[in-house]
Amino acid sequence: MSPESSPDLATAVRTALASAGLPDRDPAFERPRQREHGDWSTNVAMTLAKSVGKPPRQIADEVVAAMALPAGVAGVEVAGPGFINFRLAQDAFAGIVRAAVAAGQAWGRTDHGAGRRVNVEFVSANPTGPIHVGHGRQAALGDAIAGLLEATGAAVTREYYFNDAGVQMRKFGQSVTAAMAGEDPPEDGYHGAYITELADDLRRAGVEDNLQEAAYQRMLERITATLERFGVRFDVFFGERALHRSGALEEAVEHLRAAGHVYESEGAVWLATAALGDDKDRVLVKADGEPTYFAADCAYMIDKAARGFSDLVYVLGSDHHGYIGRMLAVAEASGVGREHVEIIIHQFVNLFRDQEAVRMSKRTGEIVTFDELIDEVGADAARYTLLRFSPDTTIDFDIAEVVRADKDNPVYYVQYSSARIAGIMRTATERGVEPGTVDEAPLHLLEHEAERELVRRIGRWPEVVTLAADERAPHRVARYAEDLAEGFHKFYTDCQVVSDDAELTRARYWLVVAARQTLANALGLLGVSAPERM
RNA sequence: GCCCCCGUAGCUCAGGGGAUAGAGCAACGGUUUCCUAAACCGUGAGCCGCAGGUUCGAAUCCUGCCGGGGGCACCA
Repeated sequence: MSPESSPDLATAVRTALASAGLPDRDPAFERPRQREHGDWSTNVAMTLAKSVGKPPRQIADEVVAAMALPAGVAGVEVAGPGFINFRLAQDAFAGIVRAAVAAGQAWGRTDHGAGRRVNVEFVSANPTGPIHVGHGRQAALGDAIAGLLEATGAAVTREYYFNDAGVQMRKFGQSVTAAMAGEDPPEDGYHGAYITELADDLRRAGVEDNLQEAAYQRMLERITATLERFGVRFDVFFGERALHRSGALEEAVEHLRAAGHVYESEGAVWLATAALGDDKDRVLVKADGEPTYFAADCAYMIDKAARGFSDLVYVLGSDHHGYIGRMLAVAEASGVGREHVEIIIHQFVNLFRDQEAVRMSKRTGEIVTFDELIDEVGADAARYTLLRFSPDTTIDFDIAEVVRADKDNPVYYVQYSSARIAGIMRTATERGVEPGTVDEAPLHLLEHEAERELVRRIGRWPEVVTLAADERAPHRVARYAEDLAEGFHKFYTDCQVVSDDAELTRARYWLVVAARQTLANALGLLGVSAPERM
């Protein structure tokens, strides 16, 4: 990997391989962990050692001897078992600052996903109750993944699928109806305090007809409002009922039958998914003639593909991991294509308060809703905490810990760097600094180790975006933001930006602008604000 | 029984086949006439769950085992 803002090391190495009479090879580059090892490193010599029959260090020496240093590279050396390490020249550092400033909001964006039309479906909680922290994780994750895909040039639609037909909706309607009549909900109905709240709402609004419909609309509004407050907005809310009404379910079954994957057994209609990698076959239409939820899933996938999406991404909780096999089977059976369907599974969130587990149960009503959680910890802290861990990690979310708005919480560490930058900008304005343009700025004056390290970290941003997008791993953005903030705080401690030295002030001013832009872009992808003051 | 995720410092977690495995918190010590000390600097702390395998090289890939969490429907 070698980002556009870096010198063309790959070509230099390949040319050197050729003139040293060594076999051609596309060299892999990496960022050395240790700073002494330079800015970029390649292991080509080691990978060639066996086939060439020479020790890796000797090969590395030959490559280096035959190499013409590309522009922007100050030095190259052989180290360790045979690494070839490159050190960037000062003008490369200036180039990074200029690139970041010039690109602005687009800094870090690429076009390697251009032309793709991606549907990202997430949250998709049924509107029979308020969403909880698990949905919150999915909201944060799905939105961030969507944003990352957009950063690769893809056109993304954020979609929310919900069940507005069927048994659960009926039970929900009955529960609210009972509450309005002052009665207890049915035994197998919904019980939480929100049901009586909802009933009160509807009574105040004078709703009398079609209570079930009104209740679920109201619930969906509440969920939407919660997500909105969390900074997550959907392009499409898709109700299952539309599939029933349009006849899409029957069409889907016939479509799959025509493709030769449907059979009947024991009075039911089955989809032969086992032959396509699923654990077992699945029922589409029950013996009583009712289509299953799975049939709707099939119709829905076909509908999405028909809407012109090239890629269908599903973000689901780990309890849905069993869906992977059947959904990919549907993708293949329906002709959508399994390579166009991607299922991202995330682990659960356990809620604690001072190390004590908070029980979440819709039945008992002892549920901490996501709304309440945001009330307590704030949208930024909640979102950041839910995003800084890998989707594969179970999160133990301790409310008391996250709400503690002190140094304990990394979100403040990152946001504080934003506030400090804003402070510098205010000072620069007050003292009448005239920064000129970044192109004229004397960036060669940025020689302090803290300055160079900050530039290095800024320069890594495009790689981070690409990697995070390709791995669907927003936590890499969060971890990077912490790294960048650290680089900034060290710079801030060591280097006074606004000083009597007008030239140095200009150079540092633009470095800070580059840092601010990078930080803003990273926090923007995470949906976390970059405050001007704290 | 089968499937998925996890196991790395006292705690919570990063770690894209590479070089001396990192960060935050917690503990201890230091830094402010100067753009916000929600910061910075320093100290201690590790058979990367265990055992094999692949590789020039494994925390990372493969297999098995142990431990923790979750899932298996003609429910939605």
